[in-house]
Amino acid sequence: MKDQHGTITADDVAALAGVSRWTVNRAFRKDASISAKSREKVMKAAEELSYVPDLLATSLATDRTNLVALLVDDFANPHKLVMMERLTRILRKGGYDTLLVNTSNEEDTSAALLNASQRRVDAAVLIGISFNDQSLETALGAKRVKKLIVFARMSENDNTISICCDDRAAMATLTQHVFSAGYRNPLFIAGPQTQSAHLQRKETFLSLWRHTAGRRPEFATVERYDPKMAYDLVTERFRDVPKSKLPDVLVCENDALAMGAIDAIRYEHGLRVPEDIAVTGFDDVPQASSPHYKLTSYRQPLTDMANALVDILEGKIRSKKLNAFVGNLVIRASA
Amino acid sequence: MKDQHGTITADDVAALAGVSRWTVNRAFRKDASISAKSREKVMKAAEELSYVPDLLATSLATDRTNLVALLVDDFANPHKLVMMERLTRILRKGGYDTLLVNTSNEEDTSAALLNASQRRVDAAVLIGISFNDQSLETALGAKRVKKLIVFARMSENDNTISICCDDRAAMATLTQHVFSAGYRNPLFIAGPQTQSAHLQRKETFLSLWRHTAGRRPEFATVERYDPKMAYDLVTERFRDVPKSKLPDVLVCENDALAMGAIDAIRYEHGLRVPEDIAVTGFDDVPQASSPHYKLTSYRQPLTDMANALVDILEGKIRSKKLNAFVGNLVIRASA
DNA sequence: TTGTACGCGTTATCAC
DNA sequence: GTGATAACGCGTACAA
Repeated sequence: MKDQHGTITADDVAALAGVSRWTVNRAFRKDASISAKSREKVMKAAEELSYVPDLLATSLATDRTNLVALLVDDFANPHKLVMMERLTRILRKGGYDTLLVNTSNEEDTSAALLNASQRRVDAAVLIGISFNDQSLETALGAKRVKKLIVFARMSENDNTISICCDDRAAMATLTQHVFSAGYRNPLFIAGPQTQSAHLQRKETFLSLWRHTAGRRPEFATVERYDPKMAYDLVTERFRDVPKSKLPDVLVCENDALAMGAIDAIRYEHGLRVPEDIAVTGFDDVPQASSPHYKLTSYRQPLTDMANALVDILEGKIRSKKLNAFVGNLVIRASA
Repeated sequence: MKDQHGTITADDVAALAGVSRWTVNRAFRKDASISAKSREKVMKAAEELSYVPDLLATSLATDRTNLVALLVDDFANPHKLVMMERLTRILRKGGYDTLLVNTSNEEDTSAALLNASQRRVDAAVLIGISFNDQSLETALGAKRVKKLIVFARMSENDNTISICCDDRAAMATLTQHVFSAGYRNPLFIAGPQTQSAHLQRKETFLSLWRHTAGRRPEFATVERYDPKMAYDLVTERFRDVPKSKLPDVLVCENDALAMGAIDAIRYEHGLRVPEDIAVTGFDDVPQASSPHYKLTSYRQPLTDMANALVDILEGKIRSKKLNAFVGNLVIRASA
């Protein structure tokens, strides 16, 4: 009659199997030293009672939750969906569950973060950009977040591990493609550039292009990685600009921006992509392959990156290679 | 020196504040009876040690986790992103954290579900379709998932609470609009129709249209709510069909399908939307408003629905109104 | 208002 | 290989 909450515990199984609670426990650990006979008895009893070990109690006793907080601040970018799918799937394969923390509302961010940390997550993974460093300090300050990982983005915070692809290599490939295709007057469209966890694509492209074409290209930035922002930017910036003065290619920091840019080129300015203005993106989101966008983009090796994340969680840190993942350019009709 | 793991516990705070552990505890509960002076002392000490109550231990002691599992099986639909954002935000406001469970991989589904249940989630919320009923039984079978909630979809499983909008009312509005706009030869494009948790849009539309126009329209189904599926369907189905035999409007079960359909109409068949074939969707995803799609769609009151979810979790069940949420038709250029 | 047993379900560690 | 003690950090119930 131990189960006051209707919960079946190891004690119940032990009683039914005629062994001690600790033997029941051993039966559920693959490495434990236990006789095959005992294990069988236990498993049979467990099956009968449909017992499963309680992860809450386990976590409390081991100080390991197998829980990872995923911090997402930007739900306007379809790539987030892709990353979330990949990460949850691979984390699960590695034995981890995922706590989804929505940090898009500044107001709730620290509360959400704190809450996650109070659950003793084994790590917090950042999939976004606009984290004020203060929030991070809060999370780390409580010493409850054991690891802070920035995913798909560089971080300059020393308390942070970042897993991302080599922006330099990626942009080199992209630049090479754009230049080879004959474009000579690019405009780079970037997202916010003020965070300590950021992308290096803009700086890299500017410098690479200068090296290649001998001229430093222009760039423009928007406040968020939202297609609508890019749409408005392109709409405004190209208004009343004579066609000869327009860039011949828009190199966008990611697909979200690229898609907004394409729509503006077509629907606001009545121009063609790529004939009048070409466009490139980054991430290769599912929509990029639609016949409407046919977006030339760069695909990050998300699976490898997610696996690296699991390795980090397991403590098999191959430290230095983590910022050097290499993806591949997906060439479509947009550039 | 209690903190073997480097963790600060209530005992530490108690020692510093010169009170008992239980007084520390009370200071953190807003309803507790404690003197203002004691509370102040405690809070000061807590601040100094940067102590926060451990939710793991709390959950274990109270049998309440304030944790909700969000089961998602379909990451190809951008509406999932919208729902996830809304739900996580509002759940957090209600004091709940969200466990994101990816059930898109059949193989891992039961494992993920089991794992979530082992964490004693207060509820599991389904945001998807292809849950085999067996998985659900597994989750409920362990008696660890206290509540099983189907969100934005009807459920015929009695052990389930479903929160969704009134498909009948919604489709009535939509039907009315389509008919009024002069369309007379619709084709309904639906997703999979075999699950016990499903949408009633197809049946409703067919019957409503029959009532209105006197003829039962045709319909077609695809295996998943993936734009690509709709794209292929429309591509194949309309191939070599004389223009006069084509439907004049495609009523799609959701925006994901509608967007795929629009692309196929334009890029495979070279037809115009809405002049040659009009299209309607459902969900009003962000992309629906892009100048490319200008999709006429129906927006569900997600915020209200999410709030209802919180109410259910809190036990304030207003039981019967839960399937009768009413949204609004967003009329754009596509139909 | 404040302090004391005892329990939540598990695991680490040591004895047998 | 198996059983027992202590501990994980907190909440409930009751006594002071």
